[in-house]
Amino acid sequence: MASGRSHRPATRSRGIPEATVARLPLYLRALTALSERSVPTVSSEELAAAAGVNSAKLRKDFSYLGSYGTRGVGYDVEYLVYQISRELGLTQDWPVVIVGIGNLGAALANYGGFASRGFRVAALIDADHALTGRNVAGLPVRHTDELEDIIRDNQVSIGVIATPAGAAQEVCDRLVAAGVTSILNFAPTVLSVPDGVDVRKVDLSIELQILAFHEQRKAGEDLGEAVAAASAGEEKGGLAPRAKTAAAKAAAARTAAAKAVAAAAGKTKRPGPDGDVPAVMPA
Amino acid sequence: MASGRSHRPATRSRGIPEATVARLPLYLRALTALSERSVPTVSSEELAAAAGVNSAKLRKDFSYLGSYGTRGVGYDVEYLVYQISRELGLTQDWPVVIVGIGNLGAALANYGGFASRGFRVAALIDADHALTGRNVAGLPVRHTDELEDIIRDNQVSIGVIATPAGAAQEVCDRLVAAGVTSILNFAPTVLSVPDGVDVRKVDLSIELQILAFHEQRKAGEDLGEAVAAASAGEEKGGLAPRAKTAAAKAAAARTAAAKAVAAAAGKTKRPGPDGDVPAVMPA
DNA sequence: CTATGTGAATCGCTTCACAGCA
DNA sequence: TGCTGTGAAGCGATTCACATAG
Repeated sequence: MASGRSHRPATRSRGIPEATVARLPLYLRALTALSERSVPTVSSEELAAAAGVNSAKLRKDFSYLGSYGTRGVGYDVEYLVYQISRELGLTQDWPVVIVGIGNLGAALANYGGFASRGFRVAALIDADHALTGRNVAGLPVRHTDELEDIIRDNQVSIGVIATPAGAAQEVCDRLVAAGVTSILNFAPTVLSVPDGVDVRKVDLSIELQILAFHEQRKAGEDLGEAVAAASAGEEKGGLAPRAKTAAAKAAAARTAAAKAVAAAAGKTKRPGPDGDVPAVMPA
Repeated sequence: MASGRSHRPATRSRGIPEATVARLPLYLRALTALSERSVPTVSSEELAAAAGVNSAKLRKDFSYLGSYGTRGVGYDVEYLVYQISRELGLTQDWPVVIVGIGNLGAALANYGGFASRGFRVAALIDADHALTGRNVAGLPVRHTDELEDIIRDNQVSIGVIATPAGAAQEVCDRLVAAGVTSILNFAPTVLSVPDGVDVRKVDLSIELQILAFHEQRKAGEDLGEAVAAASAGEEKGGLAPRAKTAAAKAAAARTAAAKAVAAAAGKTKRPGPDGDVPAVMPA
């Protein structure tokens, strides 16, 4: 039943809001960069800019961790790096396994960002005997048969699934059964896991689809929208063929460029099944 | 200034909530699976389960698109597939470029999920002359010098950045200057883009860090928390060395297993700089 | 006088519960 | 009767604005 990113829906211990937790790594990265440049302190304003958020949010976020700043001055970079690292659990060493050593799995194995933040790739696992024994990113690929032993021997609690969609749930079940309680899922499937197991999902095609939605908004409305409007009014059952006109629309729209977009957004209507709905949000 | 996922903060045309947009691809995937099994209709309950959300949310989401269901019956699978596809802009063909053909870029180029949903990889681009000319996923890798020409010739409006962090902003600037208005960024950096350009970010190490946070919660509190509590009480400046004890904690905690987690969460306190903070949020 | 830390206002999303339609 | 569609309540996150501390 528990799946997706539902984090202990009822009993949130006392905690840091989930939205804040999701931003801590961002702050940490910005702080690490400052630290490397030997910058001693930052203001919330500067750090917020570096992390890509606004300063009020950043201050509120930090307030959940404690009062780590100095009024009139700012935050001590080194101190904050340590506090955030500790809060995120990065002062510890987390062994992870990557299951599914295809293109993506290999990319993950080679990804430097893991090792640099307390994550250690304990093993690479694949079901393909042609792969097992080979070296990827300096580690031997081991066979799925060994999965349970690997988890136990290395006391792995975090697993990364980079298998095809079809294999993901079974791999997930085995990981969980062997003791893994956090899963990062790259396979395009909804995983179901027991309570107490966290799943985070990274889905490349979903991200692109979200972009396409916004892109369509930018490009479409004032140009080729007759097409969409017409098909929207259709009776059920009449499925329109794929349009193939995006490039033309996009090109035309692109000429208008960035600034025009904001202006256009205001006078724009969405074609809906109900015909024309006036904009609800006044500018 | 505009960066991260801030989508037209003020002027939201009339629209579908962002949270809903982010779920549409999920529904679409579930529906596509049903369609392939020739299932004619689904109830909100069934579809919600397949997509990993609850049915109220799903119905509310669909209500933003229009009234596509039939009371007492459910939703017509084919019809809904089409409507969602159209809403997301997937009835069009979106040429994308991938910049940075390292491990990750290659993985993306090979990723089937792109092609299957209206996205066409128009070109692979890399700065490394050793790579250019080579074939990856059936496409020749082209040099960064050609970037602007490629964007224009193929009328590309969506770009994927899979370069090292250091190169990302410059690539981004060039993409935007050449006409790209949506960017999917895999590089661990905050990109700044002009208004009207959408950026979505996928950060592997951030996802892992979020998992680590929750993992630490599960494992830590009742076991080795003395360590964290002690160091939290320290004066500024005393940076504790990396702990390396995660595995031991995790192992011990894991024995207690999933069910214990929920129970433990209730009686747990966060160690803070101010010592002990009582739970602010009453259960 | 500057920049943090935080109550209070606001916003948007989720959930509830039921009216309305097939 | 069964399931959708949706006002209204609830809840968490963001933003505002200022008291507070250095």
